[in-house]
This record gives sequence, C-alpha cells and structure tokens, in this order.
Amino acid sequence: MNEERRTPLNPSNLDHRSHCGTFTAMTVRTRFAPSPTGFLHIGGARTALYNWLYARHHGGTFILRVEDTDADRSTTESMQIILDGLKWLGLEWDEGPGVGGEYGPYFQSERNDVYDRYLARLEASGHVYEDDGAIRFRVPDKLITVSDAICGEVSTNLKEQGSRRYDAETKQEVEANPDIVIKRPNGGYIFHFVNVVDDIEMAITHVIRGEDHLSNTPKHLALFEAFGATPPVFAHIPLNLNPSGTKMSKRDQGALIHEYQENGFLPAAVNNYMALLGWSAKDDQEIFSIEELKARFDLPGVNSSNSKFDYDKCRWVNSEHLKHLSAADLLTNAAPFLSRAGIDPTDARVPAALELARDRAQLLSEIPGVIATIFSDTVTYDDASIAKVREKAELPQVISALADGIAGTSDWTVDGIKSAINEAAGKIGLKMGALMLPCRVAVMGSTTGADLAPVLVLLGKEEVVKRLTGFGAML
RNA sequence: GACCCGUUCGUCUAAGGGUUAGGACACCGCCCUUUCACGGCGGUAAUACGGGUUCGAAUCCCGUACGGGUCGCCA
Repeated sequence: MNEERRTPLNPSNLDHRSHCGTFTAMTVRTRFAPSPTGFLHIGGARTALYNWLYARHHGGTFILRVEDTDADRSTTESMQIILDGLKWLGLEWDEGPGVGGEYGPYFQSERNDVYDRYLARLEASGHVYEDDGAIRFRVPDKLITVSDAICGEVSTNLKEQGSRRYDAETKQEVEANPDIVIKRPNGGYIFHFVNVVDDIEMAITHVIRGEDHLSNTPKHLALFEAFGATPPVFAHIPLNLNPSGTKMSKRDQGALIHEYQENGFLPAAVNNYMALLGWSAKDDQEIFSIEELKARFDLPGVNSSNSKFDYDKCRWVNSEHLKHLSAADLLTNAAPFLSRAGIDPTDARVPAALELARDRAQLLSEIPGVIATIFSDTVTYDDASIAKVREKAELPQVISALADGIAGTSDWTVDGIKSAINEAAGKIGLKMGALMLPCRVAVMGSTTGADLAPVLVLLGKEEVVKRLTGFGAML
C-alpha cells in the first residue's frame, strides 16, 4: 500500500460485498482480528486460515473483527486490502464487516460504549487507576499460568516481570510500572483491553494466534479474571520466518497475499501451502483441497517450532493444484493472465492450448509463455535456441524438407503430422528425432515450450508452412 | 539484558522408549518420451552439544549452545 494514500478508516466506505455468512449456532467460535494498518501478510493470512479451518472443522463460527482502535494508524486502503485478500483466499466469515451478526458491531472503533461499560466494572471493583491521564489496570502479584493447546503450560508473574523494562537505546533495565495501560489519555482504548472485552462479548471459545502473543496472554488472563469471565482456549501457533530465519517482512518473497494473486497462484494452493507451514496431517499427504483441509485440520496436528518459508515448495504445491483443476476452472483462472499477454481467452484454440500448458507451468502467469506462439502472428526467436540447431550443417535442407513434407500432408492431426515429419526425415537420410528440434525452433522460436505436434495442429498447416519457409529464408 | 517458546536431511515434516530414522520440495543420476514437459525409478543429505534416567532414548529429565518471541499511551 502506498504510504501517501492514507485515508482514515471509515467502515462505511468499504466494499465488502459477496460475503453472505451462514450462521451456525454451534459451540466453537473463532475470530481473526486484524489491525488495518498495512497489507495482508502471510502470517496474518495463515492465522486467519487456521481459525477458519478450526471453525469449519468443528462446525463452528468464524468471526472477522477489525481491531482499529489506533485511529492514527488505521486506514481504509489497508482494510480493503485485507478484506480483498481474505475474499480471494475464500476465507469467508460468518460474522463481521459486510455480513453483520448478533455480536456486532465488528469494528472496534464503533464499540466504545461496550468498552466504557467494561471499564466501569473495573473501576467499581478497584482494578484500575488513573496515571497521567491514562487508565491503568492493576496486575495481580501472583503466578499466572497459561494452558496453551500447543505450547503447554507457561507461567509468569506480571508484577515481577513488568517492574523492569529493557531500554533498547541504553541497553539497560530500567524501573517500570507493571500495571498495563488500557486507555489512552485521548480516550482511545488499548489492544489488551479491547481484545479481552470483545472475546468475552463475542463469546469467542478458541483464540488461535501467533506465538508472538504468548507473552501477552498472562495479561489477558488477568483481565478475564478481573471480569470474572472464563477465558477461551488459547492456541499459539509457531511463526513463519523468511529463508534466512528472521521475521518475514513485506519485502520478503511470498510475504504479501495480494502478490500471490498477481503472480499466478491459485487460492487453494496458497491455503494448502500455508496449512503445511506449521501443521501436518501426520501422514504423507501434502496436497489437500480446501474440503480435505477442513476435514483434516485440527489443533493436535499443529507443531510448536517456527518454520522458514520456501517459495519453491509453494510453487510446487501450486503446480499440483494446477494439474488437478477442471478444464473449466483452468480457463477461468488463466483468463486474466491470457488477456494480459494479449491472448483472447475466448479463442476456440485456448482450451486445447491450456491442456498443453498446465503440466509445464507452475504458476498461471507462466502459462502464456508456453503457448503464446500459437496465438501470435510473428515468431520471437530465441538466439540460444537458433544457435543450438545451427550446429547441424544441414539445417537449411532440414527446414526445406520439413516445409515440403508438411505442405504435402493431408492428414492434419498429431499422428498425420508426425508421420509427415518422419517421411521428410527419410527423404534426406535422417531420423525423425533430428527434425523435431529444428522444427520446434522454426515454428515456435525456441527449443522449449509446449508439445510440438499439438501446437502445429492448433497453428494450422498454412501458418506452419509459412513459418518454416520464413525461417528457411532467414538462414 | 530479563523472561518465555523452540531445536530431526539445505527447507517443510513423520516417528510420542525398541524403525536400515519415513515422506515431500530442491539438487544429482537413470528410464520413459523419435521434440518440450509431465511421469516413473534411484541417489546425496538429519536427530545441535554434554550429562543423566533406562536393558534400550530422536523420543523422558537437567545443563550448554544456537534460533525465535516479548519487554509501548502498536496490534
């Protein structure tokens, strides 16, 4: 997102159509709670996926809640990018922006009355006090134990922990107030507070979030206790790191969800790969449809160590999904990439061409490169490929034999073309294999690309002969 | 720095006291293909280190090292 394009977040400006939620009144309720301050990032998307899968697996409800309490940093552009990303991935929400629900509003910026009410309770019970205009929550001086579904039991004493703070500037420990600020002097509420209040109010049963929140959880538990509420089940999932083992940043390859769409990934493949980073079906299956993921995903399969992102494997997962796509879905998904490359997706030869390309491309964006020559009036010759076929001294004879043979065939099918090439080879005392590569280069411009004979079929005899004679004249 | 979490091939992972430590990506080789791929078969490659417990440890315990996270009037 452009740094200059920062419109303060206004929920009513957003486009969130196409999300008809289905309300399922079951016990499990999970939520994805993004803060609209940037892009939809692979880490956030995976968190959303795990929450969505968990809810779907258990017949529960998946809620989208927008944590926009920091008015200075929340933007409409960011919110739109996050919504678009979730939509593209197909992680539809049952309650939240655009679909409503019994527990709304789902933008925290619109829930101040709720927070005021909860704050009053803490005031009444003596849990908070004012400090420099801010409101602080008194943390208890006792060991708080988080029973995490993934990490196990983790105990902390907030009072002890919070009474010292590390100053990154001076690299020293300094005295600190362990009581957490829950409301700013300007009236805005703070994450820890609203997060807990909304999880109570929205009846969230399972909080699945990144392990970076594990250290925050004792604070949240203290708040749940102060409200006399039963906390949800916490499941802190391991983080995804970049290949060098540090936190994924937006500059790392594969970090931003919208780029997957632009680069020609299928949403199902991205979901599949994200699921694999930190979760395993415990057998050897790695390629899953969305339905299979919903059926098989569960918390016990989530492991506890961080993983490094592997773009090559992500591409491979995509290629596997590409192979299994129906012809119609392949066309639908490839169409934008074809158009962008100047190929008319409605061209009658496209479906056949796509079948030639699907095994050779890992990404949708690689498809045009494989078949573009079929739809182009001119051939773009690759120098290295020409050099390779030029090594044979008899190239001109080969090309003219090819042109004659192909011009003379009346059976314009894969088999007919192959036997024409075979006969042409015989006439000049060569084997068929010696003619295939020169023919490729003459007609397609390169030694690589789609299967030759089917390409010739699609091109038509006249065009093939034209290209052969044109190439012969060039020599 | 303090606290927390983690550590199986380069990477993602399986194996929760007894396996020749399995699979996948990537890489290499062979086969298939009279072309390009797909595909098939095979190969290189791992339990961080040190102590325990045990007849037996990748697996349980302790320590060390390394990696990550948190320490905001961000979320």
